[in-house]
Amino acid sequence: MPKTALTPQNLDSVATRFRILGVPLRLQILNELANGERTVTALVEATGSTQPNVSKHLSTLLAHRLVKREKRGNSAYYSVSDPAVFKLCEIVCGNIERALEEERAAFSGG
Amino acid sequence: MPKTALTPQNLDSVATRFRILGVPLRLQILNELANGERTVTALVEATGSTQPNVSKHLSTLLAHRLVKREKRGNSAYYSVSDPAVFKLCEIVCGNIERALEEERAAFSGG
DNA sequence: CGCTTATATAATCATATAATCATATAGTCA
DNA sequence: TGACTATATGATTATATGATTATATAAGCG
Repeated sequence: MPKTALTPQNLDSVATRFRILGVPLRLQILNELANGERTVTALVEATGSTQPNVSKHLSTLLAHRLVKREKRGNSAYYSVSDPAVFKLCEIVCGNIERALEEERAAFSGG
Repeated sequence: MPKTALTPQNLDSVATRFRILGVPLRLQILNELANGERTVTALVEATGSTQPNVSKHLSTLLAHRLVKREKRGNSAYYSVSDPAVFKLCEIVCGNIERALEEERAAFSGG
């Protein structure tokens, strides 16, 4: 199966998805969900944000199918729908590390 | 070597980097640079945007070390500094494909 | 030195969106 | 049913930032 790459056609969708991930609180939510499903309340506590704000970001994540939602009893349980997002974060972290190293080298070395 | 993952400490940097990638024109520029170094003028033509706009986005990309810049003669040659970004785009494309497939399945099947 | 070309940058404007606040909906349990 | 808990959502505000315009800087070339 060929890997799907960036094309003029999918530029917007790809950019949109990156933008979804470009909000610290949303990453924080995803990072928390990495440990398993969580209720909104649990995420509010974990992130230190407000309930409406967390709910809103969950809606966004849900709309783009980055998370799944399951209602049980009184609570809504959210979980990551595609674990590949964490691979993304790993790569970005690697990117940043290399960029910082370059910067350091440029500062020290010339 | 352990992969660097998302942590409470690096959340902001990671989010910032995602946001940098969340702009279609910037992705378009990177996509063009995937074929090798390009001058600003070449990127202006390839993207159909204006010169100041392309220059500004290149500045942003440069500031975050997503691209390198080399001045030769009258022109500035830009190139991708860390090819791992394309891996990111591939993964995101895969994400989107799966999300769309889910959506389709949800529509048809349940 | 002007003239042209290539690139960068400052100022402004327009827009998207994150946070907040208030409120609505929905489920549980007495 | 009424009270409580959990979650969602609409309206508003504040802010960040992308696009545009005009202009500045810099390099080549006659």
